[in-house]
Amino acid sequence: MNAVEIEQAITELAELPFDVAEFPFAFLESFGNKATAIKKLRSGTSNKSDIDGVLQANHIHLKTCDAGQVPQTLSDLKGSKATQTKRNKVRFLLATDGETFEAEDLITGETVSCIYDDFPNHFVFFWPLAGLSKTKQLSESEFDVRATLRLNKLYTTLRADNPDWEKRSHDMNHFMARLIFLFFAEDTDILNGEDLFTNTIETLANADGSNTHEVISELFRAMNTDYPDRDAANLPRWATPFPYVNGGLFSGSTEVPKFSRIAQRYLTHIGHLDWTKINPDIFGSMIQAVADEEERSTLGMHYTSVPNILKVLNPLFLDDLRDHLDQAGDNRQKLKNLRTRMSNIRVFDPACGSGNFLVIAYKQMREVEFEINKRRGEAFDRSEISIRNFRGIELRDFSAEIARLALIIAEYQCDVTYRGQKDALADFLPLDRENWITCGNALRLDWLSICPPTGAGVKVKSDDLFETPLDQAEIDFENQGGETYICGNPPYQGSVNQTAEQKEDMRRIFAPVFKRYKDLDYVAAFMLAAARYNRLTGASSALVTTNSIVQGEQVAMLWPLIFQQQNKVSFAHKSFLWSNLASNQAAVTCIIVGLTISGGVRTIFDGGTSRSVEVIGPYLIPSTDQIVQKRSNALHSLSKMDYGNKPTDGGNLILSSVEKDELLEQYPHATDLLRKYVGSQEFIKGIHRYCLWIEDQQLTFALSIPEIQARVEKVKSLRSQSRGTQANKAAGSPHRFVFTPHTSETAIIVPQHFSERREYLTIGYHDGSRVVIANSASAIYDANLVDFSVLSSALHMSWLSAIGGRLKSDYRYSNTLVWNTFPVPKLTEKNKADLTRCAEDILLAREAHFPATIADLYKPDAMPQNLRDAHEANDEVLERIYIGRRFRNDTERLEKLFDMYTKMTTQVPS
DNA sequence: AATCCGACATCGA
DNA sequence: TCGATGTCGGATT
Repeated sequence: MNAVEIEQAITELAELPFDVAEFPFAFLESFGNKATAIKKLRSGTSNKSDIDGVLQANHIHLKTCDAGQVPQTLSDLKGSKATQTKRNKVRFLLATDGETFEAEDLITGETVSCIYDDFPNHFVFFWPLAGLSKTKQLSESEFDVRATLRLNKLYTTLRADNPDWEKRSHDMNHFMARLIFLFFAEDTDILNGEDLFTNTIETLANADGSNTHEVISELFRAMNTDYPDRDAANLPRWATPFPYVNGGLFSGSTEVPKFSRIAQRYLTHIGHLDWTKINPDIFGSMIQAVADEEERSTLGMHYTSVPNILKVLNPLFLDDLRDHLDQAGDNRQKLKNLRTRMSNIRVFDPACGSGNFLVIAYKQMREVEFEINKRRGEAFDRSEISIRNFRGIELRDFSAEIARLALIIAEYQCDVTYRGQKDALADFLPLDRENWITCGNALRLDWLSICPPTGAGVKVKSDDLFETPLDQAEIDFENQGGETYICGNPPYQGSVNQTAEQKEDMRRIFAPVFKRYKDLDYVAAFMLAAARYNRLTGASSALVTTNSIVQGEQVAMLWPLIFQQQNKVSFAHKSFLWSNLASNQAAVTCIIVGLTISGGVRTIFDGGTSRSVEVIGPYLIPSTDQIVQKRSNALHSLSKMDYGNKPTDGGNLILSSVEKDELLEQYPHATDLLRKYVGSQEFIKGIHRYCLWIEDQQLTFALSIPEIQARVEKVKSLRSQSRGTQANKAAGSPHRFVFTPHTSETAIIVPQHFSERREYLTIGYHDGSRVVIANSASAIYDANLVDFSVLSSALHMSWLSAIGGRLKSDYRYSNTLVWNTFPVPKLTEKNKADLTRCAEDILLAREAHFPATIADLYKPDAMPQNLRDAHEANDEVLERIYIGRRFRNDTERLEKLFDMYTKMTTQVPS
């Protein structure tokens, strides 16, 4: 069962008369339990309750009771032996008498206590029963979740009932936005009379929905007719209580999709929710799920949580406003100046989605303004902060509609909170005619005309911003002297996964200024566009982006361009995990980068801490904005590191330990065709795998073994069907790895990915075993132990950590980017001998713990003392070679390494 | 010829 | 179901 179905089921359950005996089973059935599971509970075979209730292991212990016994029953449940039995894993307790309803979540400690009829309002509380995960955010937004789910039902029904609207998704979206406005308006006295809209429908529309569209259409017409024109408009009497709203929302077609009986029921069903509880920032982000097939199952997948939005907005400008508020104290003039300043601040989100950044920014500013007005004794004054200064661009039509609505609702709610409902109502209608949310592709629209620059001296030609600007609106200067702040969470997409259209967007932004842009993430285009806008207008920006634009190879592609635009990093949040409402969390690690062309203190935020620095570099480290370029030859004179062997075989050339044994049992001679195959995981976790390693002269023999022949055939067909040209070419020799086949007697294996929790690189030394190193690792063939010593050092780890790429936040090792760029001083023969001995000691220390895996040995909290000592000794020797003593910390290590890197790369060749 | 990446992918507890 | 932690092969240079 999905969330929509659960909501429906428990709503229906609550509407039925309460049945003491049946309720527990009906309740569990609503959450998706199968009939067989219910049957087993009923018969008692799976009911573990010891107090005559129902206990479903892993889930819930619930009991119905006589009137007035709920608190006692809940405490009985809590104290019962069965609840306390660990094996039963009870998460929820629930007691009800049909009057009141009480429940407790034993994991989070949350409780619910409400009248029985209201329990469906807490259905998110029980989501884990249906295998859906609930977040704190989600449980605090029950209304928004329910409203979204119900709108979803209505939307899909209307789509199904109106196939002729298939191609008119904009009209459908606009219609939904109008409905949402009406639901909100009728519950907030914006419409005169409680539930005016829903009641009108219920009174006038036929039960089968046959004329619903006509009724609604007339209402729309009323709301689009200003009072002077009303008499002429010939409105039916029942439509006249509906006020003039317009503001673009009700202008245009009044056509309404047709309603079936079911759609009609859903409509009134939604109307009966209490829409005063709507939370525009949260609702907006969830509701995209209504119109978006892909997001339907995820409910706000790309939703940015409020704390994360504040991580952007506070350092960008809100903190500064609050500082000025503090400084102003009770000085009336200063307070007024601040208010005037705020009225000229423009907030612009070029990928605004449903507008949650804009809504939060607006709400926060209203809070500051209210404090000003309170201190000036003008608490009930009309706000000087206009929602027209909150501008956005959004690609998806439905989101764009909702963004606008969300701002309108936020404005009303702030007015109610700060000025009282009477004043809020007086100023609310009609809505502003203009729409400040533009629906379109932000990378092809001219930001300068959508959010015109501010300040008297600015004269801009839009061609500077994009290669081919679209129609540029006349630039107005109404916001003269004001500030503009760009914020948002634009879409990320790695180069491999970009759509054709996204690639074209990238080309337009980057091609005019830079050739090697194709490996950049899509979000980089927004960064550059923002940087340009900042340069041209003096604005500042802060965007949430994937962390990959401040790591690895992308740094050298993007950041010179940002610097060219005279932008500097004003503040940054280091990597944090994305969190959203979906149960399958988007696997992405984010950063926030603030850009500005102005000076000032820079701040680096990391988790809960922050520090002020003078410069923030593109790797989000302080002190240096040096960029490290990847290189194909090394800066040092240690051994060469190569990429591992790439099979491109669909797994067909690879054998597990078991498969190998089976093969050899039947064909003992095949042992000549097999080698040990070691990638990152095999090495780190001590897994044994093997690969077919067939020399050309062995081919006839190899193919005589049916098992091998089948595998080789599969490789051939897979490679020829591949989209990769290299794979196609290698289809001709399917018995071989696709390229760089290489083995040697001794080799160092360097996993390309490994856990962020390691204190040292988890590398290995293979001696005399002719292993095949996979492309999940890099390799130094015919290696020596000096290489091993350097790779094992804390110094090398800090270099990797600072400039290397990452997968999530785990380390990603690259020969070109990390090994070849690593600065090493000239090593004497004695140095080499010392380092070799240190490397041997590390290997010996590991060996002492045989058969522990590398994963075991390098667990940060369980690293054996002798291994730690061996690494310490290695660091001691190596660091003395660098500066004659140990480094004090990583900051000092990086300072030295970057210093050396700069010197070694700027030497003029003679 | 050789990678560097992944609004990820895939384990096993 | 969710923490933990690194596959695999394509598009790009």
